[in-house]
Amino acid sequence: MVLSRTSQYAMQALIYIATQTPGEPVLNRDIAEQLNVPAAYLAKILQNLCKHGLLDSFRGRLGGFCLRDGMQKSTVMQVLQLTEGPDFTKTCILGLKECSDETACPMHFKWKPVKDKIIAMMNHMTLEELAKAVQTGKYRLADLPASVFTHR
Amino acid sequence: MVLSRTSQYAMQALIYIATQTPGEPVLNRDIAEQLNVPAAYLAKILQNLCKHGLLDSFRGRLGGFCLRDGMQKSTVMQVLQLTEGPDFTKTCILGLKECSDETACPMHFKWKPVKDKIIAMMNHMTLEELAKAVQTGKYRLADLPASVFTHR
DNA sequence: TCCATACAAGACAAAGATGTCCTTTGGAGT
DNA sequence: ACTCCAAAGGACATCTTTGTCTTGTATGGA
Repeated sequence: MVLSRTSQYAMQALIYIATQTPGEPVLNRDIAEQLNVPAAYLAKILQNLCKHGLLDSFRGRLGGFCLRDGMQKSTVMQVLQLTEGPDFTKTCILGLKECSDETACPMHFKWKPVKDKIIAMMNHMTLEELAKAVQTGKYRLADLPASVFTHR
Repeated sequence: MVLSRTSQYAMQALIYIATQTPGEPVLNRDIAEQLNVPAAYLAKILQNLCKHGLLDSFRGRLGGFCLRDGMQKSTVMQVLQLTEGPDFTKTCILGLKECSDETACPMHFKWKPVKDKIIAMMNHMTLEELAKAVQTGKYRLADLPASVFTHR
């Protein structure tokens, strides 16, 4: 039902980067602070996204991370295949190693159309779209700071 | 996308028990063997299902586990709320603590209808139904034994 | 009463995910 | 060249999940 923290952080970070000026590197430190996420851990995740070609990284002054050219069009599915593994949509809901239309678990045919809806949604949503949604100000990428509640 | 092993084992075991003669206790050992699942671990899971009233357990000779009266009508949702936690359908896909129609993450309104489909499916499927599906012989509850492949 | 049996329960072990720390490497400006 | 700075990368710590083992407790039958 839920994604791993790693996937959640990756999605949040990518959307955040996509909201920033293209071509201007964004600091890991700034992303971590904005998203309220552990910086060192996030760094590993971004590193991995670089290796897979979604991001470019630059060291030293003026360093940071940018979306690689064209990657604003990346879909949620493409991101999650990197963070959750390429077959994350293909696993049986009951955990069977072999579960297909030919040899199925008892939930297979009820689960399949639902799964297809999930896949369709993930294939449809792009980083660009999600970033635009955030830029309208109607949607949040991170939790509200605790100060909102302690404020008096 | 995927359930915890604990949930998978719980579902498999419950469906298996539901395929057996009602009122006749089923041995943990037999369930574990049929499902090819670690027996000691499965025992803890069944114990937990007992505590939550889904199963009855009996010790000693003629002991084992039975579905408690009426629990053949339990839904997948009811089971998973025990094994995954009561709010497992309510968490934000991006991991935000607060994410509702009023204050949403950028995926919220695309994810929600899909999530509702998942919930509807889980609310609709019962152990009884799933057990009947298995009893037709068209569906499998566990992986095929390795011997199928090594056989010559 | 005694024994075999099967679940209950707690301690412990292994593995994976998550998170932290520190050193190294490379790039930009002086 | 030198100095900062930020990512790269490895070691390590912590937590959760999954899995194992051992002992206790209840039950039914000889």
